[in-house]
Amino acid sequence: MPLEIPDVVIDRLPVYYRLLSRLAYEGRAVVSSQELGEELGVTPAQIRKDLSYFGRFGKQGRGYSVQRLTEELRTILGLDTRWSVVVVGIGRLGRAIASYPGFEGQGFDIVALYDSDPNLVGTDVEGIPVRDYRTLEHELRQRPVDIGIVAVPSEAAQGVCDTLVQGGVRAILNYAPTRVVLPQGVELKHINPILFLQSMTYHLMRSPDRAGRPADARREMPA
Amino acid sequence: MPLEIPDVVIDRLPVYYRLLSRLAYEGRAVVSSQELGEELGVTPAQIRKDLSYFGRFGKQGRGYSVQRLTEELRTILGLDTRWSVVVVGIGRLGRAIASYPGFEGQGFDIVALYDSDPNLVGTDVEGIPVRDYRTLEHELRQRPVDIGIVAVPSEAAQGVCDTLVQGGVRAILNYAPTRVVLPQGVELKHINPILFLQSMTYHLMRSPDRAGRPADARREMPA
DNA sequence: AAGTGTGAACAAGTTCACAGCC
DNA sequence: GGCTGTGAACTTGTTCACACTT
Repeated sequence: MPLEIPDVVIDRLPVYYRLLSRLAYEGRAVVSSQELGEELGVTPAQIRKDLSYFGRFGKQGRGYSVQRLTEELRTILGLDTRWSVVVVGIGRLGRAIASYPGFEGQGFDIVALYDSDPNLVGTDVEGIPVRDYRTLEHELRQRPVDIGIVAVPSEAAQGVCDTLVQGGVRAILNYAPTRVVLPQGVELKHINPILFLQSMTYHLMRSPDRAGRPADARREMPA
Repeated sequence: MPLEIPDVVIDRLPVYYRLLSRLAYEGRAVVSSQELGEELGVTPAQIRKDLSYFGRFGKQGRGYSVQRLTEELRTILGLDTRWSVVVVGIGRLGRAIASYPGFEGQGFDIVALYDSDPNLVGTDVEGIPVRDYRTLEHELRQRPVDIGIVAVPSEAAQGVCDTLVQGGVRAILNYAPTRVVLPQGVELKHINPILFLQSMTYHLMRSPDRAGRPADARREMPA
């Protein structure tokens, strides 16, 4: 387990894990890096190199045990533990997040929702009560939480994140369309669809046939 | 305008653009790469190099005209045009997307929503009617659309994307938690919070103090 | 004096290619 | 024979450092 594992490698592991889980579910016993690579559109060498940071999980001449590799990845990523999550900001987006069933299934327990709107406080989303944002800091001290999901307006995002960190949260997923600055060592990811759209329009501007036409010209599938 | 501009550069431009827009709004006339870098947590050299792919927008000894650079980026990214968008899948997430006011303000016009649930078809979200998914392909031929946002269950995602591409859509933002394969030349981005959470738990597993504690140890701010 | 634009140096990340094992 | 694991070669991306401009 070498000194420094590149962050890009870590970011790929969940993708491998998702595919492996599916293969396990489908009952596949063994799979080669070749096949994983084809399925994922990356080179087999990359998959082997990535996995080799963590151990030697394959068997020469055979490939990887799907079962075994799935479990290894689960351990590496910490998905054999359950993680507690709070969602702050229960507008339409926050509500969509809070009611997304995918979190529970992957080990993320949404333990509380917070909003500062008195009309929302006291209601619930899929059985999870919405609590008063002003009590967040206090309640984090009572019951430590691992991860915060932030879905508040831009202006409020930095303050909310500060409060979460103050309360011991060490990973934040920020849906607010603004950059937030946090202390070293707190994990932070941003989700902002506008930025994605804007980089896609760059390419649209430059691709052939500016104005989208029925286009029966279906080209070659990529790897 | 050299031969090949790295994709990572393109992906950073919207971030620069967002900051520049704010500075312009605040009435700033001039800004240096130094200051932009500090605000964004990247090196000034990177900003200068990135911009230099597209032209020479700065003035030595002064910096960049905020006004000018904002306009240049708007042109480069194609944000001086309006782009038409359809959202497919009007569950809770799709509804949150459809009602997000940020799109209109950035030049993205949501022109139609689609769902296959007969109970939803005929209703509307913020004044935009929900149409029958079965008519999508036909209606794309009548009225070409630039961008598709997909918020359907995993099983349906590939089919929906194929239909969009068939109908001439050349950029897709996929919220379904599954990989989708498209013809060369169609822009595709995935948004999947689970993958982000899973790479964050990797780091949480390894950071000091596993169990989140009040943590008054606020460390140094990063760049 | 200050700050850009950019080749050159450097760092990071990816792919190759093959020895070694099943 | 087939496929992993991995140094070495290569490619891509970042930062340095300075000539040049205002």
